[in-house]
Amino acid sequence: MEETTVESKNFIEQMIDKDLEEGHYTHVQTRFPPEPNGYLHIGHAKSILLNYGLAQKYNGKFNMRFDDTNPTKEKEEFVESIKADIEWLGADWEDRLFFASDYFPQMYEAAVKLIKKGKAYVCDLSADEIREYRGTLTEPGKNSPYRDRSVEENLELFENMKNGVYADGEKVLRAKIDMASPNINMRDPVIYRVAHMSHHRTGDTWCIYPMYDFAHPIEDAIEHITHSICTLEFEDHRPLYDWVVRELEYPEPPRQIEFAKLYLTNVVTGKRYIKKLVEDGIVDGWDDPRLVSISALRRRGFTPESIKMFVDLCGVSKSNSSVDYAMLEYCIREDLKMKRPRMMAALDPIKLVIDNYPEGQSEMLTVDNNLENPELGTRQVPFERELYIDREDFMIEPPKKYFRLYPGNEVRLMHAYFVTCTGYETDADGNVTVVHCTYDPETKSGSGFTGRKVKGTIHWVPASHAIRAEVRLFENIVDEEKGKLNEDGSLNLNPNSLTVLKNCCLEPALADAKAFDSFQFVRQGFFCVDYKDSTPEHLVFNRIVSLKSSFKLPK
RNA sequence: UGGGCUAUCGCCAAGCGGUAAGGCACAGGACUUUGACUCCUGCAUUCGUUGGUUCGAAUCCAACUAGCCCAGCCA
Repeated sequence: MEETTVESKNFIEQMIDKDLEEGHYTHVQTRFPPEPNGYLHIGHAKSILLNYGLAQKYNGKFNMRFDDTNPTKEKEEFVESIKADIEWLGADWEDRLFFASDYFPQMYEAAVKLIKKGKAYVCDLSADEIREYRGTLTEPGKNSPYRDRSVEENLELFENMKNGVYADGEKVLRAKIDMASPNINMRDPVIYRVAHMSHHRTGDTWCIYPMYDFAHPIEDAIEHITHSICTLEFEDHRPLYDWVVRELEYPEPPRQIEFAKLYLTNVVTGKRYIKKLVEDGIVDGWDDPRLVSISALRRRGFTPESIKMFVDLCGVSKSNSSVDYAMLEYCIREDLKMKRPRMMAALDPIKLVIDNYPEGQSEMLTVDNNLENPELGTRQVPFERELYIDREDFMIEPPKKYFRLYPGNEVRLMHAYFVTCTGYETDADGNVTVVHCTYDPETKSGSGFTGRKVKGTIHWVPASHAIRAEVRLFENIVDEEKGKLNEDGSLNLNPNSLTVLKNCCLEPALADAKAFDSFQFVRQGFFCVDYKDSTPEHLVFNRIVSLKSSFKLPK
């Protein structure tokens, strides 16, 4: 019997199916609506790929929209970085790039419409007074004394607001709903405020700006969005969202659906905290590889495919959860393992001398770039008498089950020959400086030699051709405590978040590495050439993720 | 007696009245020119708790309990 895997649909897809079946909508249109007030992080990737994926799955459309209704926080710089990150992720908005600010005229008209319907009024209460009148979580609010102004008066006042007659905070436009509602969002929410401030796109055209709760449903309706997907904290706003589209009488009004944000263990995702790390100079920018912003992940060497895989694996639900960081690492390992060359490197080099290999002799070995994927071709690696191997591949006194080099033991030099350790040299402090061995010419890789087997295979780099590079090992900037704050509001920083290894010895082929190129260093993990710091003379590799290792040295 | 939402393995997560999918992690084993990969094997008699309905409940009902969100002229 063939196993048929029935892919289960997430709850949003189930809702869409139902909407389609019941004829609420005849098409599907989603959107990603960030406010351009910071950089995108892994959490946003979930929203982007979810919205984009849904549009694809249902043969619908995906819109890109900047929700730029509050000029005090927004900047063009963020617009550009957000666009770049989304493009990199592969979410294609085609020709549908929108700005909420482009809808300011429609929003103004919508407000006028509400006023005419007697559903909105201009309120003179100060911000503090509005708060007092709003009541509390357990007590109802009370009506504003300005609640019953006539339509004509409201119309005039609102026009004055638009025309700059009033100072910031002097007047607001409020929806007339219910001051006694148990849902605080329905207690006559402010829908327009006065702000004499230049907007990054509309300049000084406007001095009144719509609030999110009013603007968002309108933006969605204008773009014919069917499913407006947002995060859980907006659940309480849904009644207001529905109120707006109903009162404005949009045909086929959009529907808001909420899902749980993606949290990662061991990681800070809060914009505020990342911002603080950046501003305090603890990290070197929004794309510091110790962060999980999209740009940081890109610089670290994550691929769009790996992030897509990760988001898919996490699933979509309404329960607050924190995904294990190991899952992200699994995804990038999975994505890279078959498609990147596997190179040799000695991160902490120690010299290996093959005493029976003739001095001055060398040979060029043709080795597979990836033993499991022949499509990646081969490369040449010179083999010679003196090599570098990794310090941890040699031990004077090996613990049990150590398969690598130690006096008397034979191992395979990957892609080359078997060598047997014959001795070693140390410096005055007892540190090993040189390891000696002999090789067996019969055992050349690919020669078909089957005379005997070895338990260990180690990697190596030809000493006279090795290129030197800097390798950085990154951990997350935040410690065990899951990105939680200390009582004093500070973050638990990880003291091991960055380890810099200078003078690592790499294969000569790596000299041609370019920014963003990624490789697997045999048994050391996956690395990416740092696009910021690398120059032809000075290669810098960031570790993407290390391999799983089932042999840990005893302490 | 404010409102809304959520509770299924260490972490995600299917399940939608018929007797607990899957992935990550972890642990064994096989294989191995990477202690990787791959391949086997193991990993919830139980679904926050307690009752109830039913031949039968993670799924329905009730009451509890815990966690998250809401009192911006932020989004």
